[in-house]
Amino acid sequence: MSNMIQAAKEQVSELTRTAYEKAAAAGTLPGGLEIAATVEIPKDTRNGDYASSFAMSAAKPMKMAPRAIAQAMLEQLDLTGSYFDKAEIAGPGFLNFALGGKWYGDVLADIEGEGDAYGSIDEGKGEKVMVEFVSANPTGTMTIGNARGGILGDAMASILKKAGYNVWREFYVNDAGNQVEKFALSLEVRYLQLLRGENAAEFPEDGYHGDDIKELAKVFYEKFGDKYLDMEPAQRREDMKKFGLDYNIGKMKADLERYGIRYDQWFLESTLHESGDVDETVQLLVDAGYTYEKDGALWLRNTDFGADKDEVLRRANGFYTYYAVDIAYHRNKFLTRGFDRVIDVWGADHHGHALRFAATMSAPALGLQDKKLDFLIMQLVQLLQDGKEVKVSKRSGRAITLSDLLDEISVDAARFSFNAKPTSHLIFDMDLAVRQDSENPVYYVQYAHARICSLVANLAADGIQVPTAGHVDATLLVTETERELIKSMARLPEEVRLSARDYDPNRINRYLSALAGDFHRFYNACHIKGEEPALLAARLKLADSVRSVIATCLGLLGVSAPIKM
RNA sequence: GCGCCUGUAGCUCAGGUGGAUAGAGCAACUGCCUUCUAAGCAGUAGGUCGGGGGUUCGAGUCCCUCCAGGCGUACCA
Repeated sequence: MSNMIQAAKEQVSELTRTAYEKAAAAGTLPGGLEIAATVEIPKDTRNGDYASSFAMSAAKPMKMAPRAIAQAMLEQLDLTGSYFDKAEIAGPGFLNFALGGKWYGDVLADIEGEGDAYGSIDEGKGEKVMVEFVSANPTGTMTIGNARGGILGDAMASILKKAGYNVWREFYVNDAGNQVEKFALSLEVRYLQLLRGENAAEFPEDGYHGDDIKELAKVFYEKFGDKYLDMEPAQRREDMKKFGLDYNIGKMKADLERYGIRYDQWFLESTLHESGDVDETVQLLVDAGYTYEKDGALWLRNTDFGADKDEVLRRANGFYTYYAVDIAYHRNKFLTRGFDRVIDVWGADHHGHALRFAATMSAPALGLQDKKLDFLIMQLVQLLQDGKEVKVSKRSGRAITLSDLLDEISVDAARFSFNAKPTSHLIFDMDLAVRQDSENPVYYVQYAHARICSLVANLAADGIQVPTAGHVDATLLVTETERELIKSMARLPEEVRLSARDYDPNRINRYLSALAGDFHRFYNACHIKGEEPALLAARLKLADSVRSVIATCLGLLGVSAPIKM
């Protein structure tokens, strides 16, 4: 586990610090000052590979011109044995450092040594973290929004694991409560209508109108026939509920598996009711004096904890609200199962809930004040069809489902393009998706991988194998495209760290696109086959390292790395 | 009304702790396949960083304010 970028940065800090101390000792600079300088990577490589702002930060305390300070430091700078073979003063007083061959060789050796684990860091230190995502209602099929949540959550989980966290993927199944009763009722009516005609029973206004319920009723009928026609309604609904939930949950599992998404646990809400966790949690809130009764309902005084409104915990009809259950659920996550951190991936239509729930978390009696609950809020997916926006609604039954999406585009394309930055409004144009194939960025990345595989196979056919890093002279890799490529590969550990820190899995997409671009440029600029053996070996090693890094990153996103295209 | 998110090239977006001439991809235009995959490369064009103030050596980045869009503000989840 190493980070060659970090190593180089630290070396620049050390070199400048030492140079300053020497200059102070020599009397060319005022001594004894603590200078807070930054080391950065200049946008333009003409400004070196690394730049220190030391002289500029020191200008004020030293009461000297930045360039004069830089000059005094440069005179004392000793690059012997370092990663750098050149340093110079530029612009307003930057000290610019240029990397030498040793650093490039070390990066290649690093990638070889770590293999698939390359890019792994220990930022998480084994912290136990749960990523809860999708958690769609089992009352219907999953929408395109669930596709985004699934892809985003799964990629985030993989990245967190790469960053050193102990990751747990969870799907919360709302298999209890109000909406499940409505689901059972809707199913029952469809069943009766199926057997006795449309007018046999009136469909509830607030029921689930989608065709999927009709289909489900048909499936139920095919299995049980008219056996349930004259059954006692309460029992009938109960059995239908169980059947419908099992069926839909199985379908959700299958749909998500098509995307390569698997969970460690499908957590059933009903278990929280059965175990008494919900009763206990609500009682806890009552005992702590956080509640009051109004209009026959039990309310949580959430405004006391900074929320903009109070919440109903138990309805007048006796049912607990999702809110009460959610509190019990999070106590289960943190207190019963001992997660250090929980990340809930939610759509933007839940951000109000996220805010209010954060307030509830601070209520002392719950014992969750110091627990880390984070929300990964993603913007909603806008669906375009015939150039017009399609409003999706589960209730009305108008929705493009998650599995429909895969009928239009490949898993790879879906996983890459739906792993967009969470804060961006994702516009999905159905008409475009069909012909999106050749212009989708995922192919640009996969093509780089396939190209390298083909190249390696070609050379292998000529009896030339990819050399080990120890047999490669990296000082031969001196052109711009070769060095940029190595620098890009060296960035992965840092990209993983930032991606995990910011909960921004799309950072890996951007990284991959950039890396693939660096490779394609290298490939066009540099020949491999037919070059002098030493140069051929170095470039082949370079290309094969890129192949490995691309495959690793595509794996993080759940996208395949094809050998041939 | 109040709250959260967003606003950078025609489109989709990069631009960590403020740094050098604001960058990619797509679309447009011009070139490059008798040697490793042209799903590629090179180049051209495209910008009042939503508007206006402020902070300082320096602001796309920080602060204030206004404007526009999405979402929320249920005894739905």
